[in-house]
Amino acid sequence: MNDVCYFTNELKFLPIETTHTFTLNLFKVISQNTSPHYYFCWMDYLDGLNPSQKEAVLHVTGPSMVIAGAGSGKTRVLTYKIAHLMRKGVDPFNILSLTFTNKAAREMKERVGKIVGEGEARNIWMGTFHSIFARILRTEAAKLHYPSNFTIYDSSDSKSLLKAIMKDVGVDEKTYKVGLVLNRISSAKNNLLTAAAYNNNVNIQAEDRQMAKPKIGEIYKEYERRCFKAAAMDFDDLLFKANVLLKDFPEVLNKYQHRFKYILVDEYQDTNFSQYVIVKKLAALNENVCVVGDDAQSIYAFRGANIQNILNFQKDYPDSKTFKLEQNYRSTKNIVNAANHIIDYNTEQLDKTVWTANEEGAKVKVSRTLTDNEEGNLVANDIIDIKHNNQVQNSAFAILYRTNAQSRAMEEALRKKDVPYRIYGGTSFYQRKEIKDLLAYCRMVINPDDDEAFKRIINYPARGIGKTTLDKIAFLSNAEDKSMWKVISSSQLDSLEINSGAKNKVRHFIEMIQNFHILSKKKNAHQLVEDIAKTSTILTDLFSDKSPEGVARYDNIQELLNGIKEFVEDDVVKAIDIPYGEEAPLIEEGQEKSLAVFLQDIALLTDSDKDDKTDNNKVSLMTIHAAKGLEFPYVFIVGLEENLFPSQMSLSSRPDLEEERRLFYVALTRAEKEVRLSYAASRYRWGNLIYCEPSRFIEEIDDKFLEYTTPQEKKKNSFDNEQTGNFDNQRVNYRSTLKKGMSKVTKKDSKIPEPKIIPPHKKMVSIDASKRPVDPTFAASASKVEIGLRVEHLRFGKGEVTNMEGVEPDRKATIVFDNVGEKQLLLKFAKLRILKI
DNA sequence: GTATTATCTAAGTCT
DNA sequence: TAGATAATAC
Repeated sequence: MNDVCYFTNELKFLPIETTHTFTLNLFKVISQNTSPHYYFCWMDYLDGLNPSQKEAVLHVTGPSMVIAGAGSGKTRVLTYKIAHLMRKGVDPFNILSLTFTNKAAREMKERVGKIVGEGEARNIWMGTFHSIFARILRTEAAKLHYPSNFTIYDSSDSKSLLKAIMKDVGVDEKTYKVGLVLNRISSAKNNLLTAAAYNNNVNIQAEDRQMAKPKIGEIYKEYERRCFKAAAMDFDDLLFKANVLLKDFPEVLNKYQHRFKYILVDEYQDTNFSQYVIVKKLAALNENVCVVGDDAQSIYAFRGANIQNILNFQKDYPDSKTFKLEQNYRSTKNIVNAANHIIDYNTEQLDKTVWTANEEGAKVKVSRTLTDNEEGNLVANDIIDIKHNNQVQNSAFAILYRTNAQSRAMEEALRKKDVPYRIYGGTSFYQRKEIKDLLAYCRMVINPDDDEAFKRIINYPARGIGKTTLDKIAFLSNAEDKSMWKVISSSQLDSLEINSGAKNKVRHFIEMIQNFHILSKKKNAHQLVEDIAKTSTILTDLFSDKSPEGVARYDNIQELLNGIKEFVEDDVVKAIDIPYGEEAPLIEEGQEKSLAVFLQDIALLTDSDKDDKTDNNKVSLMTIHAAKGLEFPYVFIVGLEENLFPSQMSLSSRPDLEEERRLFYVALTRAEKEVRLSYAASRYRWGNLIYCEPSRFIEEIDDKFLEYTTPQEKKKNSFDNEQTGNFDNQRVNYRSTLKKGMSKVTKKDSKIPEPKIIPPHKKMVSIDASKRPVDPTFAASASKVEIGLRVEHLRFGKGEVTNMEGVEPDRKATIVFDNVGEKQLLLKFAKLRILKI
């Protein structure tokens, strides 16, 4: 039995029924020669694992690390490990499992539930670092002098606050870019540096002075203060303050050390220092900690993730066991090998060999198009073709890109061809202005000290409280170190030097918010928010706007209301499903569906956490970052151009470039059956047309894994050796930090060429859009196409025009192509070249 | 104090 | 191109 049941793509099973140690499974066996057949069998729940997976699962006591190659069944190991712990008698309350998204947590909980029983699985603490520690912080808030209903500022709140501070401090917004300042503060927090520590740190101060931004420390200090007075924490605070809690309050540390006897961390390669310290502290008592990760998939260095955490792990726990999962169950041989080949260009990596027993599979197709829009058409057509030829669903496809801005061209093409799709990430629903406005009212009801929410709604919809009044309130608020709400709702309002008209308007506003607050005790979240939308006149305001944007905004508000209604009515779906009970005293009986809980849930919702319950059969569009941990039969990686992927900003340092390459590795390894790469020769960026060169990553894949579907651009020697070797002195040498038992670092093979760095003078040229050049070959004007002419189409090849119908601009040509037969093409879209007869 | 228009600048990835 | 901000008129 054991020999047969290792999982391959050909062998799928469904658990039917579970007893204490055995599971009845339904197997579907697919082989090439016979038709699929089914059989039942009882098996021990561990029989579904291969030897190395099993070894990792069976290791129960003491620290362990699992280095898991892409598609090697990492989630499976985590799931079975948790199930195994529970089978061994561990109380689910004592298990803490930290995942990368809440959705991953939910799914894993479900799977554990299938093995050990749902009721039991419910009690596991499972979620993202941010959501788990937000929950713990709410419980322990008083110790940090925060109320338990504190607000979580998202990055736009943080930026708006920083802008206000920078104005007050008197620094120029052009030199001090908000994004940069926020990044500095963020990375300080992720390295557990308070504003005071930041200002006392000689190196940091020197760095800031060198950047000609010596006042960042001062801004940080003020930012810290204003967040506190608004009873708000930003994303990084959730981890930072969790650290403060565990450091300054031994009794709290003790409590959670006893609570979390077993700790599991997924995607360990993407944890930052702050997260690393949290895990280390919590695990210090029992040392039953299991981390799972893959250094080759580390793609979050930009937000402080530190690959050193994996190495530190072995230093901290010299007795820890390391397990390696190297068999890939997801992808074809061709994909696995192509990905391995790419990642070999990186100098920084742990030694492991990912392999697969799966079939050889198709080659990776590479296509070039003239423009970004055409790239969209190409992908859309390919999807239609593959769907047709292989009888697969829309959900089998993913289009992955480096930047969110690239989604536009893809969307347009898919829409034009009626292919249903869903975009993950991007400007998410909750970031839209109208949604943020309405939610700001909600935030004020839950936490009136929330200054960012206050600023947003004090005069929206317009109620005659202008800049002058607001400035005076803000001034007093800062001078007295009180929230703006505290300033106006106290007797201090009388002493404010504003005219009586404005004062009355402010009083009216206070009354309105207070009324909402009273209502919040009586009504459920949906009724309350509906009332807020009406009373605040947001609803009528948007309704009267009949422009397409206005209508869309109104619809969005309705959608939000529907969402809240669903939240209230649905008793199953909860974004953060960790045990309530004594840990969450703020949620009183009957309050599980309150507005407060809704706000808590959405603040930390990842885009992929939101399930589209109505229709899941859609093509997925997302950034590669968002695709982490996911898999799809067919993956399109688009925009493979220098300066886009790899990103222009990564070109000046080797570690950054290597992170881009890991990102490409992640993209490739999402695919089960087929990967298609594409790049455009030109694309619009900032409203300008720019010319692009194919990404170095395409060249880095050996030709034996590739198939070019369009004529390959002639090989350029442009970025030859001139700049290679630049980074050699920056190379991070892991070997010195390695302990025995650790995997060896691959010595870079001398045969493998150095990554080629594009010289600065090869930067993209942008030209005026009005001077956009017309491609000489494929831009025949539609009017010249006539019946009887021989034409050439980029994708379909050569053919003869047999019929014309319709009037401009919807003129259609029927063309019989030599290879693909008859097609009807809209001339305004089809780029045809007329062939000389 | 508010609404409209002109000008600027930005988009790298995410909790 | 589009959203955010500054300048202008009302």
